[in-house]
Amino acid sequence: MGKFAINFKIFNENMRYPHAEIEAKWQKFWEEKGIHKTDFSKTEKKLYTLVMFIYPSGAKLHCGHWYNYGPTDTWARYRKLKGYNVFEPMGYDAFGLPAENYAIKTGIHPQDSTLKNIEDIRQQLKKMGCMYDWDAELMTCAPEYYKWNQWLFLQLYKKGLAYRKKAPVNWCPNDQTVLANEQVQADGTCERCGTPVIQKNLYQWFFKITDYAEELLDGLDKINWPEKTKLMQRNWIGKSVGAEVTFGVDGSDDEIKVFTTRPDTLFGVTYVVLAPEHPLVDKLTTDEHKKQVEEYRDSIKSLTEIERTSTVKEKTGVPIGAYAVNPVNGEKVPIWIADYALITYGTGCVMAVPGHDERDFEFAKKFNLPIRKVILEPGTKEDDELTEAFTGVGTMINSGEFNGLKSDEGIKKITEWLEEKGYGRKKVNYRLRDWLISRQRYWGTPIPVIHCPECGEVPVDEKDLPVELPYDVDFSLGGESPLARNEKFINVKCPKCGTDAKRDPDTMDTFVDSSWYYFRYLNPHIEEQMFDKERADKWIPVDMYVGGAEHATMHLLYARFIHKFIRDLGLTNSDEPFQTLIHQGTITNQGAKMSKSKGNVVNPDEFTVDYGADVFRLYLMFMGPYEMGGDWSDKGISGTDRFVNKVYDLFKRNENLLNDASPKDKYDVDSLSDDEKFIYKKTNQTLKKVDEELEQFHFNTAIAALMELLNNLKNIDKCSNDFKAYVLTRFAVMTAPLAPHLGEECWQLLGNDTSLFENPLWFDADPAGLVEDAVNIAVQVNGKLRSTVQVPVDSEQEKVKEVVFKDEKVLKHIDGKSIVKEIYVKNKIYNIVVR
RNA sequence: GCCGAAGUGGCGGAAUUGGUAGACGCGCCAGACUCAAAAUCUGGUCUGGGUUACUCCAGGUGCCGGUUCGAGUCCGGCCUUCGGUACCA
Repeated sequence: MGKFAINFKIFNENMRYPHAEIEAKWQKFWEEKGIHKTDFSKTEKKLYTLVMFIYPSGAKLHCGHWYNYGPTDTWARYRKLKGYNVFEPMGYDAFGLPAENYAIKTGIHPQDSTLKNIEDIRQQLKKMGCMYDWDAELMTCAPEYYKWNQWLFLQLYKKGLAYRKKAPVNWCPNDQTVLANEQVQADGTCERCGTPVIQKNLYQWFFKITDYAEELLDGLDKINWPEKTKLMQRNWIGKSVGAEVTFGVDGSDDEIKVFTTRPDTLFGVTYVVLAPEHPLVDKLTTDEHKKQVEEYRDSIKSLTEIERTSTVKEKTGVPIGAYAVNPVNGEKVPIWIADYALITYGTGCVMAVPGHDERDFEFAKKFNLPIRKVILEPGTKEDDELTEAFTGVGTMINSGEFNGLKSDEGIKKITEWLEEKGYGRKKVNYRLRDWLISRQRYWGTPIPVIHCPECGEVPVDEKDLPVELPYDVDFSLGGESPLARNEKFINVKCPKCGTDAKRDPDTMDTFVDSSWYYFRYLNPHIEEQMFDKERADKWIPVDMYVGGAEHATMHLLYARFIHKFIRDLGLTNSDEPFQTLIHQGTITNQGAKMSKSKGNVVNPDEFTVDYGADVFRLYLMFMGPYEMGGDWSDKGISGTDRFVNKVYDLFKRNENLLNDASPKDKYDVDSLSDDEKFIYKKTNQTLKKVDEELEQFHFNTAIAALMELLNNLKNIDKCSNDFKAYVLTRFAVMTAPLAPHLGEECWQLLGNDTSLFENPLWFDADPAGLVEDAVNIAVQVNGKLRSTVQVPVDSEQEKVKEVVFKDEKVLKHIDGKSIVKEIYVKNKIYNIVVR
């Protein structure tokens, strides 16, 4: 009996924070009261916070998701407490290849596995305790959603921005699907399965993103995105300004148009290169070169574009026997084909100037083609031999009437000359290519087009949307896609003429889904429009968008393009979708990205069960700067666990404090006891610090500041109850965005009968509480720290000097030396320079 | 190769942007409580050296130089790691 009593007492005095119970309690409270539902009619201080939606794979939520969602929710909650009307939705990027691959392997239908995964993931997400408005939940595989992908397609089609062409595309023999260039890895393998990618010619649907290239470039100046990401998009768009120049062909009427950024080097052209696939090659190749050309073309057929254009690979090529005529001097130069000329960029033809282009130089050296110097490098002589291409600005030589001009000036002059004579014109080229959206797969949005033997391409009428994805299909791998093999789906009558026709068998890239989903969240079940335009005009753009940097040149570029198109349809009044963008860092494990195949995925459940969602979320935030990520280790989690328990104990000890205490809004510092004065300053300094750090996604330092404050509350029990209440209410509010369940619980423990997130509240620091009345000043001699002295804040130099020159340690170091200079920085340092 | 970011204790990381390097946390060491352990609490913890005592001395932020009274922070040149990109004419 006695032993039991002792144990009971110990247990009571130091009770562990009952996280499971408290987290369940508040999640239930928030849900039942509908606290996270957004009132869209209140647009003052509206704040649309969005995190990239989740791909519902069987692997469920992992640490990376937590790292993405938890801290973002903390920021959203922080803004909510500051009085913003926050909208924070969550949904599912539900179409895609993995579900179909899973079906191929297990026979489980993609729809069934996806819906099941969504069920599970939704439950997991709810346990995180984020502020999601579940009324806004959406999934892209629902007909009510993908109907509007099809509608969007039709609008693009009408404007000529969706078109079909036969083009060399990346084909993954394993997945039996086309891959976008961005989805092929640097080594020429499939991003998803690692199989080497081959080339295949297919009719494909494209969205003409290139029409928006210039605007996509300009728009970058207007958005608050990481510079790094904007730079990546700029490079991806790859604008270059130059000229298109028309070369003649010797003994033929044909013309060869080349694009060059260096028209000033036209006199240095010693050969011309065509892409091996260029249509002119067949026409121009002389009989004696035919065999050689065919052999060369065969030799590069098996290479992917990535391999062909690899800089590491040595350049190859063969002459075709024909000659081009240089318009500036009438000179005949040989025509070659070489794999370094790309049919997909510019005109597919290159004028080669080995003297002033590194690639051409290398090629000319290898095949003994002439190298002619036409730009003189400053500080060199005309007859010095070129050992490498000179690509800088210099003086034009060997260039007829243009000799003596500076080469940058020459670019302008020669372009004008070409335009005058009709040999060329100024031209802007982009590296960006049109967006290939066709997928020869099942689990995606059907393309709403019918192919009729009589009428050709016939778009499906808008009133017949959605073209629903049939459930009964054979999705085993094979030559044709599952939809093409589905008789019921694929065979239709032509809507125009009634003839037997076929549906387009392809589905859309899932990046189409994600390029406008942020509009749909505002009212995901609206039937008569793509999205609620009235709400969108008030709530779009997304104010804060958080997601991985790996989407820099794909999703984030496509979404900007589609946004601008939607604007051009008159459906939105904004130019950009995402006003501010933040990338969370990557959490790796043993140096590698977490992935199922590597077997290094860390399951968050074991931590949330043992420690609770708040502790786990705090730990992820405390690990380091949010945008840096880092290698996973659970070593420090006991730190945030201890913190949470200490905070809970503190509030538990002061349960119902507000019943007999009425804290003031602020205190006159001079009226406080020493302990109170100290705590008052720390509290207000922390308010300021936490506010600044949370605003900037600096969660680690915000948490450190709160821990520091907690450490400084040792003597809180020596303070008056009113004062205590002042400190603890503020502590609870600062805790709430970081650890929302704990924050609410602490708030309630104090005796409040409201919820913090139901009645948001944030405290600003009292400026008077920020001021220290004494500061420590570092005293240096010749820049080395020798002592510190305490002086009143903002002391003038003379006052400090008096103290400094009484300091023994300082005197010791200046003894017998002459003082050259004294530097005083108020409240910081006093440096004495001696010799 | 080119573009970008980063290198700070045993570990994760701070440092008001040129002004006391190592906040906060983990780990470790010592002590308290306990029959004991766990939990908790208190103190210590950059390295080397000196002292009865420390308000002592020297060195120290990837490497080599420089600017400055003063450099983790700025400049020049390297090295390493991680991302992006791959002949774009």
